[in-house]
Amino acid sequence: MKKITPPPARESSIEDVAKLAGVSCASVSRVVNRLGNVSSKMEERVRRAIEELHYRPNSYSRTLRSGKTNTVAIYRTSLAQKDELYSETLIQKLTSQLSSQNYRVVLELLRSQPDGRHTLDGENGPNREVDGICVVGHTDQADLEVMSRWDLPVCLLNLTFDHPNFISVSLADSAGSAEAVQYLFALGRRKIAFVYGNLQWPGPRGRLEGYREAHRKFAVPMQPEFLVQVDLDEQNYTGGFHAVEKLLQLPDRPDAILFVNDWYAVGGLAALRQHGVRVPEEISIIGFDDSWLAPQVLPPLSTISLEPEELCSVAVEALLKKIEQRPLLRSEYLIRPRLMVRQSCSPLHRTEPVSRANAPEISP
Amino acid sequence: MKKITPPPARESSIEDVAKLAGVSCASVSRVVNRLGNVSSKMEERVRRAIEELHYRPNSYSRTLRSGKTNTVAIYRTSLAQKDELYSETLIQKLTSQLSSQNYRVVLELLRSQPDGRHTLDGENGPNREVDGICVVGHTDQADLEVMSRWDLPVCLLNLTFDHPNFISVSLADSAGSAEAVQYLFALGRRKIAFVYGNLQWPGPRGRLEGYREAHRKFAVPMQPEFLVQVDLDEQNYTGGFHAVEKLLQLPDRPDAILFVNDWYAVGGLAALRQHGVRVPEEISIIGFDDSWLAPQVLPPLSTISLEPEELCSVAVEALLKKIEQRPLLRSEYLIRPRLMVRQSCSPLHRTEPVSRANAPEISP
DNA sequence: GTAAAAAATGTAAACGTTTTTAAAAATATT
DNA sequence: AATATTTTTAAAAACGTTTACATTTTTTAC
Repeated sequence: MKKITPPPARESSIEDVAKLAGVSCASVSRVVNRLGNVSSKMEERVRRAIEELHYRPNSYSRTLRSGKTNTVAIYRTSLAQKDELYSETLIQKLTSQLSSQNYRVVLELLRSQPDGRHTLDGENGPNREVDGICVVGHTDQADLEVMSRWDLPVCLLNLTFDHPNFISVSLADSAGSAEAVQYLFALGRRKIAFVYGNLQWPGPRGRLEGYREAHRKFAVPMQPEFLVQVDLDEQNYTGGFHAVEKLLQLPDRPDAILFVNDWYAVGGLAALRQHGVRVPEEISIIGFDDSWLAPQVLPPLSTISLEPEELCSVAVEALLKKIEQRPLLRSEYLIRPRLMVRQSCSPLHRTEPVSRANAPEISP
Repeated sequence: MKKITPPPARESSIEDVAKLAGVSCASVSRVVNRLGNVSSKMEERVRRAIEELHYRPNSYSRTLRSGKTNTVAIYRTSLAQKDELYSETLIQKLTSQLSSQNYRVVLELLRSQPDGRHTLDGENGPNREVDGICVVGHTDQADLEVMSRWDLPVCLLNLTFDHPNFISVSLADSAGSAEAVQYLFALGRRKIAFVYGNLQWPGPRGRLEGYREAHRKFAVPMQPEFLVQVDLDEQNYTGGFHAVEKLLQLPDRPDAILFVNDWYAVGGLAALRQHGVRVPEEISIIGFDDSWLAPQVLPPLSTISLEPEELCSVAVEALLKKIEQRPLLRSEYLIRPRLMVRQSCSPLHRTEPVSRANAPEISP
């Protein structure tokens, strides 16, 4: 007796569906892709067959035939401490948004060089493999130039590059610090220090600029000794710590400190407490980034959110418009950061109860 | 005069190469895929043609024909604070390893539920789209069950699931804490506390177990009051802080504390300093995770590394073996964590100079 | 009712590979 | 030198779609 081996489990194809429904492949395709010109009778039959066979179109043959990959590559630099979790958050949000729009996400790493730079090796680009690209994290201009030769829509996050294929979505850093300063002004504080580090990237430069803008706008004089740059050889935490110690040695102490990132702020907070300064009463502080650090400390740190969700949704929308050749209004978008008010700021002069039951604080 | 429009820029295909080299497509394919049985003359001509046309095979048609996608999906849960950067690091290392082995990486998110769980919606699996799957981060058993029905090789990181398609690579958490405790014993310390939080996941449970093992092995009696669970409603930092305060109230204080993660350790460190305890001299501390927090604090925190690099290289190797049906020795792998010695531990009784120039420390 | 227009459906070619099969060329065996 | 064997090459069929085109059916217009 001949042994009957079951046919190999094969995914069902459009042809199977067509046969079962008693129509042609073309019609099934029309139903699946909603191309119109289908009678309701036909549609009904096809849908039933699809249901029954659990049919799902093979994306590879689709791409092969149509040239559309429905895939976006995210190029990222390797984990760098300064970026902390921000890039990760962006990648996650981008992925989530893209997949909800039926795009696949492939992850590509930029090879990091010994000198800290990242490079793309020449022509190993994503051939015909993706419809577009997102770039997250600090990236060399040279890399962007390579990408510009790939002839693909590219969306840069917090970067700019002038090329017709490129769009960019960036955070308006200066608006963030301006808002923070204005908030401190509103609390009655006028002696506001700014602690910053590396000004190599546009982000920090913008943050410093916003600090200045707000002072000009409200005609509050700036004191040069309130601008403190941390020692770049130090770790973030320690750097913030020592920067604040410098401020505390001034004969005329500030009554608020804006930090260029949350790490510095947390380090600075430690210094304040160690020196018996009450936060937020004596000196209020504001961080930048709204990192996970911010709500962890005591008092919970008011800080400026980088609005990753909005940044990503604007980026994805713009990129997909570009990919699908739908009309696109601009090639550069700016996202306004948002001040997250927690408990590290308070009005000046209004004295508050100092003790907080069992809270880890240095008693003065 | 007729205007000649240039032909649309088309990537060169295998046929173009074949034509230019004056051979058949099949031969080109044999050269490209190193299938052997090619004369050196032919190989030479084909390679030259490939070079000249910048030919690169179209991966979509390849997949369509051969069924091999050369793609691995990484399934991850959405950013959860507890995991901190660990998952991100894993994803990055996996990506880097996979792409160096010529595999593409697509990123998939597990939809998170209001109740904190993550779920896969039924049958929306990766059809014929990938060759295998990596799963990173806490994941519901229900999700793993769904995956097990997809009939694909799956590699779990720090998770287990009993199914022939699945392999798992996990960290031997208990070995890590055992090593830490042994190290503290070697420094002459015998009164070692353990601060832990949620024991819901196997990781923390293993860490506690290792603590116990080491005590048993070296016949050092454990004091129940040295086991402190943090208040799970508190933030990590604060939780660690208060847990240590509890320890400091004991009539017989510990001389070392092992924390179940770096966050608790950093919070605990703050408590120690606030109460004037010298670290590491009076009380040495060790964290867990080797997060970016660890080297930031003062003194830099000795902690236990989760060895993400090794975990990922083992995972990728095993998964690819399974995908390519090469012989695979085991279906479960254990990675030994490694103690990162920094400066938060010291021998007992040997008094050291207390002051450290300008270091942010609370003077007793 | 018929002609024309519009809508619905079917046919078949293409997308770029890999792979099976067959044929041709090179080499080894008598 | 003829044959058997092996190696190398070519031809052509698939993989599962989309889509241009042809055909049929239905609707509309007179």
